[in-house]
Amino acid sequence: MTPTRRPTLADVAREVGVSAKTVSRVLNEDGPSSAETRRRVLEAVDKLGFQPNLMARSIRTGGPDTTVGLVIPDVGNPFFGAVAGGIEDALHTSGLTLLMGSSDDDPEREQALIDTFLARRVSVLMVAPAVGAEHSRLRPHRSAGMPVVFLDRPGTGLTTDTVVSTNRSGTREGVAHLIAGGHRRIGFVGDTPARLYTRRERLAGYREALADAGLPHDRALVADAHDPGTASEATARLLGLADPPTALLSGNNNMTLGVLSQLARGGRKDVAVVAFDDVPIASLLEPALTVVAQDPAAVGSTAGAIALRRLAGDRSRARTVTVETRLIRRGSGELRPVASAE
Amino acid sequence: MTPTRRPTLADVAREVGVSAKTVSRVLNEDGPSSAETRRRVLEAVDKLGFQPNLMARSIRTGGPDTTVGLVIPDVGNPFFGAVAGGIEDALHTSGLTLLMGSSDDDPEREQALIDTFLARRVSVLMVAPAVGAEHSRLRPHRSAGMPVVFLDRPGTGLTTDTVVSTNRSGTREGVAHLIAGGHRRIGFVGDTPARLYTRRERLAGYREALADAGLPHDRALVADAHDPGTASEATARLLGLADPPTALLSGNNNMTLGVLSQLARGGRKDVAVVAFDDVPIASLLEPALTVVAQDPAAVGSTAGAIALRRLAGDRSRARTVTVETRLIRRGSGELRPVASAE
DNA sequence: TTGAAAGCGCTAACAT
DNA sequence: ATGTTAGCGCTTTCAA
Repeated sequence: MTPTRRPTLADVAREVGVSAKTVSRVLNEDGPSSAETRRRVLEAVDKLGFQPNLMARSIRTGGPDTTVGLVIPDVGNPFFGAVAGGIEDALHTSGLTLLMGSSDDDPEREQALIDTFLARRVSVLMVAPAVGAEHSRLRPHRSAGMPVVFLDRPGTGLTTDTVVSTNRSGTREGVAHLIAGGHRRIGFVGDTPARLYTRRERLAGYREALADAGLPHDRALVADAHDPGTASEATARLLGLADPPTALLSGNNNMTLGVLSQLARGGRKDVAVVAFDDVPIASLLEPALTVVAQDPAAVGSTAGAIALRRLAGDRSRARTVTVETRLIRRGSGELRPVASAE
Repeated sequence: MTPTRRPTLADVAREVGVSAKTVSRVLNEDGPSSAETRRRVLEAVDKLGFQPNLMARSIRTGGPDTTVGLVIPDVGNPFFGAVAGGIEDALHTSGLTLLMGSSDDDPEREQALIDTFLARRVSVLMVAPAVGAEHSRLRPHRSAGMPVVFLDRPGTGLTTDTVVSTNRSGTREGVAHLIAGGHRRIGFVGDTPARLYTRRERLAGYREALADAGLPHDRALVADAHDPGTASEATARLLGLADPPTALLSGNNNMTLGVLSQLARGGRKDVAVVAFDDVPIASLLEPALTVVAQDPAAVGSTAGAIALRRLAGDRSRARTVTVETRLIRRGSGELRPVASAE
């Protein structure tokens, strides 16, 4: 069975015995058309299984596509899933469709995806940048009227609207919470280098909290990891120090997984934990997990709203919007430090 | 500042002083071109920030796009994120780009997304169908050579390649595990109607396991829910029965969240649980959660491989591939039933 | 090695 | 209410 050619406007027109333009009119509810014609056209469309070629239309109208392109580093991460959901909510009434692709945090794949979207003339481009990516190539497109929004992390080489969480102050609050509980040696398990920006900000918040309390900053208490496994190792290392931390701040949900696994393995219910980023069953853990929760849906909907304003003609200068994090006290952050060498 | 028009092939050609065709040749490495010409063309491309309009190209070449369209019910669900990751892995070397959109399990949004993809002439369409969706409209496109693959759930009105988990036998194994532990009254908390197919299959597996063991099927032990909140309520209701279950089978990860919350709230560590679908920190719960794990990455990569074979010309008849689930015993399923009315 | 003309499927602009 | 012509940005075909 040889593949059948897909029907075109002309095919439908021929079937009905009218001109292509008439079919076009019916389908787009453009000019007037008699009820009879409309009926017959729609019938033929149905019969032939005609799907208008939107690419041909776009080319002719010159206007942008009705899609919004989103590039995220990792589809598997629920954080970005929730961000995408927020964007869709914001776009819902506008008739725009969100299309997304995953860069796997690789600058080249990110660039390829961006090119794919640009080549398809998306009406908006949203990017959660991969580490090391460069975005100055987007400048002409932005000038051509395509809104560009960075999410979760700022872009590089392009000044445009950006939506990020309050990484710094959120972490600061989380660490302050631990300090208020009497902890003086607090470990930081952050990711690297995969998410340089968020890590940097969160680490800065950690340091600020220590400084606020007049506590020394001991670099030995700052550990790097890039997935749950290495986060586990890092945790083990921290707890094995001569003067170990009595509390830990984990830098994101993957780190949290590793940190908690290691604590469970060691039966260390005495170590307080505050996690950056909420996890679904945090409240079911024992002790329940205290978190600095981000609001990914709000990040997404904020970005969506900004994009719609830009499309509506807003030409004001680029802004960076921060979405508030929220400390949720569930228990793991309230553990008191156990007797330590005084 | 008025938006600047995006540069076209002709603009580049004018800039260099050659014909459009020459630029096209250089960019597509089509015919021959002198090194000098190539250099100057690439320079101009860079200078003008030219991005070829892929829609115009597609229109002329008539061939399909280099993208694969994926429609999933819920971006926020890590299961589908992992499926998407698996697809990307399979596609990685083929030069195809995965674009996805979320239907929110709404047949209309699903249809709109499918239309969006069809109108853009994706080379492959993959769909995890929303409940109540109908897919016979895809038939002509499949005939026109576009592979269509259903994921996680079969489609309706179209016979085509389908990749699903072993929902039935997996659940059967999970329930058998509980029965082997001595449980005779086992509750089932399933979702409805959002995912009719998977629910039906899993419920069937539950019944089969009961029948295998010669246990009666008590409809009072089967509860419906559609999110964690209602799953909690359903759990409370089951446990409040005169002759309550001593073990529960939760039908998917959202149900699991509700079931476990309710058990935690009631301090019911005596109720055994087996969950369909793994959750990230299952091993950190107390008791650690026994699950029937799906392999979403394998679902995705299998679908990707099938699609590539179809694109390569495989015209064999449509197949349904099942991806094995795996019972992971972590503890919650090994709890022995406590003294019950004998 | 390069160019000119035609045409992909569709719609804007102007008929009729 | 409907049709004709031209042209969007690109590539195919055929010449040069």
